[in-house]
Amino acid sequence: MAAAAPASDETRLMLRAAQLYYRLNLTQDEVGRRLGVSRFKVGRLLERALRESAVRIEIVHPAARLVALEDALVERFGLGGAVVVDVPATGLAGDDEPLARERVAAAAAARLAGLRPGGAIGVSWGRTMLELAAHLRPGWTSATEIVQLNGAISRSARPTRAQEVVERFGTTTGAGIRLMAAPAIVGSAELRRALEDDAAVGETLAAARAARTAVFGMGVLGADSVHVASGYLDDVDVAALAGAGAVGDILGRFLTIEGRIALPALDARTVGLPLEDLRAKPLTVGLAAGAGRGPVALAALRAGCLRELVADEATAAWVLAHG
Amino acid sequence: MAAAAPASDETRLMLRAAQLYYRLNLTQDEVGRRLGVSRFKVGRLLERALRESAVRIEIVHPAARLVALEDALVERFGLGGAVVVDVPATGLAGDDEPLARERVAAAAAARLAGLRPGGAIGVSWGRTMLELAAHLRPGWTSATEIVQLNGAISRSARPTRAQEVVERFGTTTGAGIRLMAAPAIVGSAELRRALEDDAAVGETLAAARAARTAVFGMGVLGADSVHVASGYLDDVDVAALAGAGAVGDILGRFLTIEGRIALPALDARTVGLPLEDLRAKPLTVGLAAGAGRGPVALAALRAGCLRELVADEATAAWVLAHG
DNA sequence: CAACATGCTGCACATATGAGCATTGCCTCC
DNA sequence: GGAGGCAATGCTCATATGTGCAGCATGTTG
Repeated sequence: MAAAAPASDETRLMLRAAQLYYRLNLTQDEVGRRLGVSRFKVGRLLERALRESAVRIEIVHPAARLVALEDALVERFGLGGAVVVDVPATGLAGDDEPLARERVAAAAAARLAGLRPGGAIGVSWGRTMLELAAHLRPGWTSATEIVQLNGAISRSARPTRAQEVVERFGTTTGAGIRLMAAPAIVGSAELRRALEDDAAVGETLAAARAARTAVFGMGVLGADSVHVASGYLDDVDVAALAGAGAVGDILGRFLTIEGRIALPALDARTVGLPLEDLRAKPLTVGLAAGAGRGPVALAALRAGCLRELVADEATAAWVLAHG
Repeated sequence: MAAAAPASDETRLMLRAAQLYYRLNLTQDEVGRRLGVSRFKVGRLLERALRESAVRIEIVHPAARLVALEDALVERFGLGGAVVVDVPATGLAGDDEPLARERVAAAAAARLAGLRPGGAIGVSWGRTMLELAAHLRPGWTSATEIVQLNGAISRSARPTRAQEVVERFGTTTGAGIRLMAAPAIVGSAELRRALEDDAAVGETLAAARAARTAVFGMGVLGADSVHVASGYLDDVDVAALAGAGAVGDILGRFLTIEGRIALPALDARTVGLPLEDLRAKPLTVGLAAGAGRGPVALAALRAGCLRELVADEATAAWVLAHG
């Protein structure tokens, strides 16, 4: 009797059908005619080919992995949307961060233009937000007011340029602006309360609470943190935060990787929109750019503070790997 | 201004659509709903993805390359069908030929059973044909008569076993048999004519001419040729054939790679069905197994003597590369 | 500024495909 | 030899997809 064929007739028929259907783009009916079988059989052969992975369909576009990360983020964390950008390596060690910020900021500007949030928009400050502000195109949306979400008056030699962020948002939309005339973090909870009772700060805070949209960056806890550089945090605070498991901040509020306030005592000294108010907003857009932002992005996601995330590929991959 | 995005929004949309459609198997309508575009646009995005090769569909089954070779042979040479088998390497140098013969013979037996030729079937002889005969299953078709197509009486110590081939064809189909009682090649054209005028040979030849189906193997010109081993050809003949560019034979008739009779004088001494009668048959099945069969297979194809080809992968690839 | 070219969109309609089901033929186990 | 699965086939009908075309927006040129 005949030796067992390496590939049965049925399998060959399947492969031939796959060739005709997928390569030559014949209809199942035409394939059937040419192979002398019914179109139903062709359909079943193709189904089998797919099931047995004799035919592989893959998406090979270089940007596909980014899109896959976006989808995974949206799926995993129930987001409204996510944008993941790739950052061409500069080749210079450790110098990819400015480029990542630039890419993420540009993508965020485009995303915001697509979302076209109306009414009042709350914004934070920081390097990434400054870059975002620089990428906004005039008329990108028709917001009525831009509100600073957290305290920003620098007390160090190095200014935060927080005001520039708000101004640029305002000039590109034709909206009025509202600054938060207070430091990001003050010496005591009592002082914070006193500031918030002051009309200038209090009214901005109320407006921040009322804004339906918030846009903010994420900071890492470390030597190059803007809060350290701006003099809001001293070595004792940083050590305490590190001890409490803080990984970074949003709106000046430091979170553990679980998404909880790391040091409630410090949080009580922080001027600006509280996390629960941020969580309540229908649209919150967070930007995470640069190595090391993974943990704080994950914290913000777990805290429920993000509806939209714009991040570089490394950050997105880290979040998905660890979240 | 925003830096040129690495992938435009439209491209991302395309990739997202491709992901949803090809990976998650959503319908175009569902993809459209989820992406906020019409199903028509989804269709066009997918079309573009295919056109720009952002999505690659490949047939990865190990036997797919064989099927591709078959299709290419059919296409290139206008065949009715082709079967290409793969031959697992034995690991023993130079010893793959018996295995190749076995595989090709088994495949040819299956193919013949699929074709179910009726009426009279003409057959040649040789090692591959003997193997084929051994693989025929009883009742594989309902032929009425099996006719030997060319002379086969051995004049050397080593028998050709040509009769076994015809007998096995006969017993598996219940058909009567008709042998050609003559040597394959005789000393002169006159003797050949005289033999053909003899009733025994002449009637078989007439039957061979009348048969609608012919099945034959292909021989290579060389030291291990059956014609040399069987004593039909001497060194002078072999040298003359080589000088005339002969690459091998079908039905004892030697061809150049262009598919023409290599030595008309020798052909006139060859007893059996002439090539033009073979060419005229509606169904001709040729078997080519083993290294070095490429040239003669190509010659037979160019001679117009093949409607169906059964070959091993190496032979098929050689033919396609050189034809 | 009009007039035209161009490309993108969504529609109606024709075609292609998939799902469920009845039928067939085949094999097994009495 | 016959009854009962069991897988494979082809059918009908609902759904999904492709095609040609008209409408609309945008940009371009005289």
